[in-house]
Amino acid sequence: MVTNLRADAARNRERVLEVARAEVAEGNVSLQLNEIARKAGVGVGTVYRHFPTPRALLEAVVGKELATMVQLTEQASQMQDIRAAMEFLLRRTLDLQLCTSGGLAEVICAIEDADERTTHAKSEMRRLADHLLERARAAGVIRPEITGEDVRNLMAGLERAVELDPDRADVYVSVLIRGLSG
Amino acid sequence: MVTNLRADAARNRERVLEVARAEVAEGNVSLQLNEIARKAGVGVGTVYRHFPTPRALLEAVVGKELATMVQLTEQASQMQDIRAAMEFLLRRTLDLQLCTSGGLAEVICAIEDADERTTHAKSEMRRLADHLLERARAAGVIRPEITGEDVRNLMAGLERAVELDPDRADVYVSVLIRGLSG
Amino acid sequence: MVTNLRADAARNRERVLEVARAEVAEGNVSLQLNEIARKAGVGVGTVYRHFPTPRALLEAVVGKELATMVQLTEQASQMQDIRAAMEFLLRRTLDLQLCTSGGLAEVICAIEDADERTTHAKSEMRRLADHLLERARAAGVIRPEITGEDVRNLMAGLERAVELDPDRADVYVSVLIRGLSG
Amino acid sequence: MVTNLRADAARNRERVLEVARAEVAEGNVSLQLNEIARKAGVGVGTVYRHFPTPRALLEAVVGKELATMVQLTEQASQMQDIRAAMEFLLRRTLDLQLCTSGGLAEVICAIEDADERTTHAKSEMRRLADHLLERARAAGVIRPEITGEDVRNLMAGLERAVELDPDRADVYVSVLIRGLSG
DNA sequence: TATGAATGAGGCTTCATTCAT
DNA sequence: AATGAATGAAGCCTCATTCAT
Repeated sequence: MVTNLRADAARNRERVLEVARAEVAEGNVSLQLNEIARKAGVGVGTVYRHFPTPRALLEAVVGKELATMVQLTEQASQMQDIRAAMEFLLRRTLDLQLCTSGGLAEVICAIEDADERTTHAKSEMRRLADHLLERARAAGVIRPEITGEDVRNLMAGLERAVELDPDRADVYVSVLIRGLSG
Repeated sequence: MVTNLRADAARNRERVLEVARAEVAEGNVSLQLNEIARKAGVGVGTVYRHFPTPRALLEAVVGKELATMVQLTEQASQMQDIRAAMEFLLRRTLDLQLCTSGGLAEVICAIEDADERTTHAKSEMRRLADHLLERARAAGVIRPEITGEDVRNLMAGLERAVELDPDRADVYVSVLIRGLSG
Repeated sequence: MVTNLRADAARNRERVLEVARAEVAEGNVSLQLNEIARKAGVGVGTVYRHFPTPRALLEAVVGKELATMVQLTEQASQMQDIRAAMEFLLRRTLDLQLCTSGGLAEVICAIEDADERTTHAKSEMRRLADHLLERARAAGVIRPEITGEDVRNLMAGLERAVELDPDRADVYVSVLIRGLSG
Repeated sequence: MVTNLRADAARNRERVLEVARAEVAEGNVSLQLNEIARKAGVGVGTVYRHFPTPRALLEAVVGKELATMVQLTEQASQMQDIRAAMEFLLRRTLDLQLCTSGGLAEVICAIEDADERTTHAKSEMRRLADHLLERARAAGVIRPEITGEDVRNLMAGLERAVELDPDRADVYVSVLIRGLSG
């Protein structure tokens, strides 16, 4: 991703990201740049240089998952069984959202992005997902009035439900799938 | 509700609650007691006396809605058309959750309560809801593996989805209903 | 000035003002509220409560001098010898400006005030000064094109000159007086 | 001015100076070396190499104006009409001070200089000005007790007054001229 | 009981300066 | 000679909570 960076700068950036990732994994989605600097053993300024806002840092943290989402969507697009594709995509999406404690969902549902790479990834993901959804609608697997936006919103909601009882993730996904079905 | 309270104390309590309710309605679920005291025209200490923690205040605020939920659940229990009953209950629940900006959902899904009256109301509501659900399951209106807890969690999630796009509330409710259907 | 204040609050307020006054006297006109809190031995919040902005504090600090200015202007207004009155007023004004390290001049020349009592005092002072100036103009002691605003601006400038060489204060005042003369 | 400098180093120096000059012209007299480096497209280190302190940079920036001042003073010295000479010099000095947002006045009135070329220019300027003043005194155009230092201090003050109301620059200059007159 | 002044930890962000590359 | 990443002190301000009145 970021290449034109001095070796030591890159190392620091990685350390910060690592710490931030750990925070997110622990559920602290509102990242405190000072705290992260301390844990990463770098000066505050360093964190601010790399990530001017908590938002930018969050996007960098979930960037990997967002990229994965794009890949998954593409993968799903290429599956023959459209219902299986939807189930696959939603289930995997949920996993990604969960391991980022909702950070990914937040980035996906945000209207403004801090980093344009986020915007690009999101729009690519949407393009693919909307296309898949179109096929699903045509196949009668998804009700016609459901938009891609709806699915993303419902997924964000689903994630919250699963946070409340992680053991029921599969049940909840199946509820959503059935709910969306035509 | 609260007895053995001097008239002025009761008046203060009400004023605080009113202000807090307005805050919650505006989406400020993490209540700032200082701010509330100021708006209510009472000292901070007074707020703390009546509501030792923000949590306690939140519970007091949504107490009315929680009571309404109990009533609604009871009402739903008495409806003949079980599917209509479920739809009625979920839709109305969502409305209550929305007008408390998720405060109600938070209280309902919380494991620990600050006030035991909350605990009582919640358990009463659960009893009634579980009973309704039992009937719904028997009637084949709800899939058998769905528990009352599941419904509550999914409702909390639904509320988040609706927050993301309030205009789609009806669609999202219908998705949930269908998803729960046997 | 401020009366409806609890005894301890008033004491703290005074302590803060005292420290701030000392700062100003030492030339630190841009008051640092944290620093002042520390020196006054009170919490930062206390300072912020009494003086929401550095500006408000500065105005409070020079309030006394501003009041004195109003008195002096009134006194000057009642003197028979109009030239002596102008000399008296300018010289005394300069003294007040100097002992506030220009803080008074800054407040006087500011367009926006933090405290409306400042605004009142300033407008009272201007009213009196403009009246005196009118008389001075009529008496041919001040050139006709000079406005009250001009005098205030020139006094602010004069203060800077005097800061550069305090020993020459009298000379500089006499230069100004002569410069203003018709 | 600066010799024995590699071509690229000289170019960098110039770029920095240009940016700093623009800052000063806009009123930012306390120069932020980071900011300037960014705008000049050079590293901070480069700025520090050429100008170890903000002060040094400021002196470099107003060096041109200081040189102009020397020229103007010389020019004024050669004018026949001594009153016209004083008026010419003061008015032009004020213009220079204004377009450096007081930076020039600050350098002129400073006791310590960062760069000895500043010291030289200042002393040359003083020599010429004092000489002119001597003539002015002799001609009865300037009051006998006024020193060159006084004039410089008063000019610094005048600049402040003009900053407060730039439209009155001419009036204020005339006040000073008259004030200095014998 | 009520008040609201006081506290001060805790979060934020900037920026002058250094120094490894 | 140039770079610019890194530093971290230093300033800012808020707000949850306590406690003297």
